[in-house]
Amino acid sequence: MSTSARGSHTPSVTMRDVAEVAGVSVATVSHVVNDKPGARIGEDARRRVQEAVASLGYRPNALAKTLSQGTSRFIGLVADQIATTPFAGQIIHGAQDEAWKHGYVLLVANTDGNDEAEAEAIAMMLEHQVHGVLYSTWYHREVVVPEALHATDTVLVGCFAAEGGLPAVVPDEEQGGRTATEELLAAGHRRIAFINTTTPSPAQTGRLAGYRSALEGAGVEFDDALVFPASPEQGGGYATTPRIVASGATAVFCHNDRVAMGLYDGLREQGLRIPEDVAVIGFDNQDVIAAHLRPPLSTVALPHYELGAAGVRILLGIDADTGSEPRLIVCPPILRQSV
Amino acid sequence: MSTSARGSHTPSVTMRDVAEVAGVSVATVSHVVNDKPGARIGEDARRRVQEAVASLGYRPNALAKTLSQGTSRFIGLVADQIATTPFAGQIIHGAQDEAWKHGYVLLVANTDGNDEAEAEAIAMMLEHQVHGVLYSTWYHREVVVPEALHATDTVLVGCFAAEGGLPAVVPDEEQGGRTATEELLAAGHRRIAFINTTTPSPAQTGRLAGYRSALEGAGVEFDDALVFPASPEQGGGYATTPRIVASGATAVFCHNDRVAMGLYDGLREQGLRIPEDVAVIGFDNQDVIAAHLRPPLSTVALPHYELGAAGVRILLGIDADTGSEPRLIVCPPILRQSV
DNA sequence: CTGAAAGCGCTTACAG
DNA sequence: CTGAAAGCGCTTACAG
Repeated sequence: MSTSARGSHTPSVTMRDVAEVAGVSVATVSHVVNDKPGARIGEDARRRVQEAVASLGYRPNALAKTLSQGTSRFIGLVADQIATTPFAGQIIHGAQDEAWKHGYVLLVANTDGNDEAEAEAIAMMLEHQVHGVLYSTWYHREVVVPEALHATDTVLVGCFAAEGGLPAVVPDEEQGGRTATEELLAAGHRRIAFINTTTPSPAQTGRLAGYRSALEGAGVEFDDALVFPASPEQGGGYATTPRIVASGATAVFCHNDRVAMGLYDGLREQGLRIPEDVAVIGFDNQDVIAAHLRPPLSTVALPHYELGAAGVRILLGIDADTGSEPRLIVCPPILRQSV
Repeated sequence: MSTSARGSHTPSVTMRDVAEVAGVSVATVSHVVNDKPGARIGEDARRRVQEAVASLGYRPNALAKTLSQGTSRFIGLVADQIATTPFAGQIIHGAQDEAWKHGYVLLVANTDGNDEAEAEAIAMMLEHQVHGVLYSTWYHREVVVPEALHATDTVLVGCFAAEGGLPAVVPDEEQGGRTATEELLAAGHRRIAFINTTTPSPAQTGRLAGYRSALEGAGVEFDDALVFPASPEQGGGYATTPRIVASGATAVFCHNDRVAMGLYDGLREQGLRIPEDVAVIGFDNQDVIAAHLRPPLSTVALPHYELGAAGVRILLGIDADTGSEPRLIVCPPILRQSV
């Protein structure tokens, strides 16, 4: 009984076919297939329809349904970089799961930061009658929202608009910085260095603010000499090591996991052990790095999955949009063995 | 002039609206909008339509078009893990770019390896009349293809089916292993160790075969004592270091970058320098690791982007499907500084 | 409880 | 060169 011709070439069975086999009208088929609450359908007719559906292998055409209902089940996700970072995958994943949960489907487009590709992507989404779009960036920053997006509901994920006006959801950098520092404090450290990025960004200011606030909360005086600017790379962490060691810090909060990776190398060269001689905590939770360093790195996670999920919740009106301020998503600590 | 009400709530302008404004029929509008080759449209009518389109901001409804044409522009991508690995993002990226190039749009679904989610995902794709689906796994392995997939064209990406029958595209593990080994050979090494995974897989057998074939090609006798089984993790590489050193190997080919990462740690502890004392090459090109190790790791890349792109090319019939054997995608060497 | 009919926005022969 | 009309697969008042 195997009709093994490839599906797209097989004429598909329609509601009309089901109606004929079941001996009812298409309206009736529609009602039972969609289990419409208002509709009273006789037990008998209902059963015949169900049998016909099963025997014919009927599958509703979602596109036709959308057309006649005037309301689509698509959510668009336009991302500047699906590729370059492991993170973007998590955003997609979170958005997809949440969309799915509510009967929506994700349409994804990558723009590579190219304006033309972006315009095309948005046009394509609008032509597909998306319910709305998630505009996402892979690192937390300010963006200028493309004009075309004003033609549909849009929420910003991992970024925020200069002019405001659009709902946005971003990681809570300050809370993250505070959490990281508090972990160090809780382990008994008082002289805590902070290797901060030299790149101006919400991460730069937010994490620093969190660091200061945690210190203050613990009654430890902030010492400007303990914050070290460095490029947010392995090399930055490595290069900063001598000064860290000279500072007498017993613990260091690194702007991100790559910096921590460099610090590991530097510390090891000095014969210093982690965490016995100096404790270190990172930020980002870049899995491949953090989990595989020796010892495994304690860090604070960027909540990419949650960002994607929260984005669709706001888009669908499930979560209230937070007005002109972006909604902040907490960055949870991931404790391993470096503190 | 800003109609700033959100788009989805704004009744959209249809072809009929354009027709009215331009003073022509919808058929004419359709012809000019789609630039139909067969249709002779007067210069004047064409201009009026174009003006109306512009002034009304008309945007074709892709769903309606699909319905009436009976042919959709969707390609489904069902992945077992969008999230867990940085790699999956690249597959999506490659598939999306290639699909786009041919006027197709990507519908993505993540199954987390859950059969129920998978069935739902496939059903959803079929209901959306996808042209076909890409079924992808994040590491190279054999899969059993879900029954539902037989209802549409499908190509396997990064995996292959036991029963065969479905077109597949996978990384060329053997060529990759050969390439890695050849890099070491070219640097003058003769005593080359291979830390292979203990996990049975195409990667395990393929990379080993490539290693042997490169050795043979260089007239170096294969020495069983130089292949070390290890768990494909940082820990595996680290634990193997003493035996590597004892073997007198001057170069080592690691099953993957994480293993190389562990080997780095082990070598460093022994006071050995890379590549001066021992050269190392990895596999996978896990960017966060490979590019940030000290020294940066030479490796062989898994061609995820290409896998995704090749998958859609086969699906669309642009590339011929390779029959019962999977199409092999080359794994290119990425040279950094560890050889 | 069930069906006939109009409509969703487009395309496509077919006339003229 | 251009338009009237049927049709794509479904939904939804409205009758009965």
